[in-house]
Amino acid sequence: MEESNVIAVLAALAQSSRLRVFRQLVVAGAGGLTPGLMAAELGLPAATLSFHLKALVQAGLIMPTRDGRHLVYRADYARMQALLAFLTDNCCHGEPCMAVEPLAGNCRRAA
Amino acid sequence: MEESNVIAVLAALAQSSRLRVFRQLVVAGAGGLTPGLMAAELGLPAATLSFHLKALVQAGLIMPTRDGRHLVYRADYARMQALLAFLTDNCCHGEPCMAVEPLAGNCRRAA
DNA sequence: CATATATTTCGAGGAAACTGGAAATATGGA
DNA sequence: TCCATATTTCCAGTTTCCTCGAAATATATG
Repeated sequence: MEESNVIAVLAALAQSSRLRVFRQLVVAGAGGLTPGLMAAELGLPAATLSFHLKALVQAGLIMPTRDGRHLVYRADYARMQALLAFLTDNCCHGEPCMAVEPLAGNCRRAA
Repeated sequence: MEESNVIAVLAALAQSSRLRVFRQLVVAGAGGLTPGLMAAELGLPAATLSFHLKALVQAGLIMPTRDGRHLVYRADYARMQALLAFLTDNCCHGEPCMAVEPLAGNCRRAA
């Protein structure tokens, strides 16, 4: 992932409504969610949610597909993984990371 | 790490000058760097750099100590690890992560 | 075709962020 | 003490972001 993309993804997640939306979709999994459901659950006006959904789409973190009258948004897990890979790579670039407890294992917990 | 802190850290890193500053300090390691050196290397005006350093300090990503006439800034690796832990935890909350190649190992590469 | 629902786009107001020059503060050295 | 250097704070201008009502668009159904 290029630096400009990394910044776009970080910026997309650095906002409370968007972070909540993304987490909602992560939890929802493959089934995804419609804007209507998300708006109801989060108490956001439709226009506000739509604004944030667009930002998440542009960052590549979520993707919509149409299902009849509904849109279904789903999280793009690979994009999130790519962000984590970039951050860990750069965090450890050089040799510093050994000073801190190792990170690994978190992502496997659910497996 | 609490959600408000996560957002603060993400926002701090979601800006090109700050991401570069932080990476500079990560690479610099325990020796740290002075604003003068960083400003020269990045081609930033002192006031602009100072503005971004303050943002990184407030996010808890870096810490200054005084050494005579100089300030020395150093990266807080633990803070970065905490961010990664939050993101991986939440990325995998539920069961989705198995669909993607596992993340682990990156951070150990340097060890 | 007419109507209802789902969702987005438009537009405006207000808040927050970024930039960089100029002035202020801190420290060391002559 | 006085000067030079390092760094920050102050400030103003500009830009970008957030919110949300209202209007527009897409789709389904009768």
